[in-house]
Amino acid sequence: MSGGFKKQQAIYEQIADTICERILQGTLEEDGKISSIRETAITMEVNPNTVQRAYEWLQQQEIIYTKRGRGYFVNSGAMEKVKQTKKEQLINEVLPDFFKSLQLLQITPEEVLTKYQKFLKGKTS
Amino acid sequence: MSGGFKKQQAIYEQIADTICERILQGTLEEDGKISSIRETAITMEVNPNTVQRAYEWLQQQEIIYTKRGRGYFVNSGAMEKVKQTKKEQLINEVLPDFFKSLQLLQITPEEVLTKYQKFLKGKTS
Amino acid sequence: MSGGFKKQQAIYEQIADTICERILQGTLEEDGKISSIRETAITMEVNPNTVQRAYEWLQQQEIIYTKRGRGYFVNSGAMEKVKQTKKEQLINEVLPDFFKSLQLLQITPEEVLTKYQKFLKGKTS
Amino acid sequence: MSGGFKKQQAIYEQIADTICERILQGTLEEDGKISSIRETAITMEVNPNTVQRAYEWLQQQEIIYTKRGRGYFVNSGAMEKVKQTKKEQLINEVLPDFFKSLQLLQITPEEVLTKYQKFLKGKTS
DNA sequence: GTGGTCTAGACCACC
DNA sequence: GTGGTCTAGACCACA
Repeated sequence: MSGGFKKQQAIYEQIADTICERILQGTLEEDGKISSIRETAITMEVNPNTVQRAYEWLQQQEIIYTKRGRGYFVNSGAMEKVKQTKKEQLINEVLPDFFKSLQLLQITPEEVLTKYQKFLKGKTS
Repeated sequence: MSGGFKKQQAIYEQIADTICERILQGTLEEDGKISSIRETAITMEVNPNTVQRAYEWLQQQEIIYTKRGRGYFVNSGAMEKVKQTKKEQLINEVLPDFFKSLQLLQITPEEVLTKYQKFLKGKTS
Repeated sequence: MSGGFKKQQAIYEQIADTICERILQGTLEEDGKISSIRETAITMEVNPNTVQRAYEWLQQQEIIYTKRGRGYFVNSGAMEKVKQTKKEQLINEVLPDFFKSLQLLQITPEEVLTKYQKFLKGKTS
Repeated sequence: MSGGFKKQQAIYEQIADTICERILQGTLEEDGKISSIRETAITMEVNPNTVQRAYEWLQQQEIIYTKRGRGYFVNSGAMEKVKQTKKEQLINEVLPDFFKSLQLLQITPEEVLTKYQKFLKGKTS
């Protein structure tokens, strides 16, 4: 039983995503230290092993690096790297679905553009 | 343990969504019969009760209706109803996230528009 | 076998009705908590799922609302809502049968009125 | 499990009720023959034993009588008898509930009277 | 503790 | 065959 349904995104991926977002936002600066595995585990109410896995993954992606005994740090160039990765992901995975929806729901790009300009104003004001 | 992370969408909601998509695509015509609870349960490898719940929800939304002993049928006007609902959902829930990403990744609307035109051509050709 | 006879009202509907009556009587106050699914299941000697279904139905009717992990609560305006619904039901379903009986049994409205005034006195005294 | 909920009225009682209604309506005349147990069983899609039980009960109430080998017949005075019985039942069982509802729903007797006059007109026209 | 969801399997009424 | 209801018991997320 329980057929071909969308599974929940793995928790370690969600943690990695959170880190990436903070790098993009500038909350985490390049070469800056990120919170320890133990800290993050407590803050996010998650098992330290899960955080460990997230950090490992980020390290493999060359987004962060580790100094033994000192902790994890944001790689120089991480922001650009993340931006590229996320951009590709958005273009290859998100956009097609998004476009498909626009088409099915008969929403014009103009309509969306208007919304976007309103969105930008809302953020500025 | 396991903090404030995204929950998996309920299976019965995913089933309901599938039906809605098929209505939008025209795969399910108005006043046409949709597959029985038991059939769907088997093809989707899910418990009949779960399908029942999905159909019940769709019925409450006035998207489908039931004839006892005969089955479930697509309501007339269902397509318009679904289109409206999904449109609102996209505008209120999907777009803000999408716009936030565009901003973070510094992608211009023009870039997206170009992709969309390519997408449309790809479908046409 | 067993022809076109009256079906038993579904248990979950009877539970919902009980809740509605208590709201009308003022036993359940607006914004007040109602007994939990499990509690009700035990006191009414019914499966929790059946109570769940009753509560879900009441929620869809906007008579009660839920706070996750805290319980179900009576909606503000529930009493008025219930009163309206029950009034319509009485007028459309109960009255015609009642009138038909009066006619068949040749009971005059005056006779009933007298009984009603006695009934009111009985309650007052 | 399954607590103190209203049970379905016994089928034999529903059959007896049907007979009574027909007597009241004049469909079944006094001293007239009523359809045989076997006939009724087929028409009502019910087991003959159930019909037998209904007829027995009506006989005990002195509403019908039996002539061996000929069938069941409506008793003279049956209409008056039924009328009395039903009247008492309506006054003792139905009216109190009905009055309770009127009170809870704050419906005035005048309102009901108006409805009744409309009901009578609807039947006459 | 709460509600929310799911599974497994049962019985009923309708067609 | 269909849908409609109910039971029994399980697991999850939230507080």
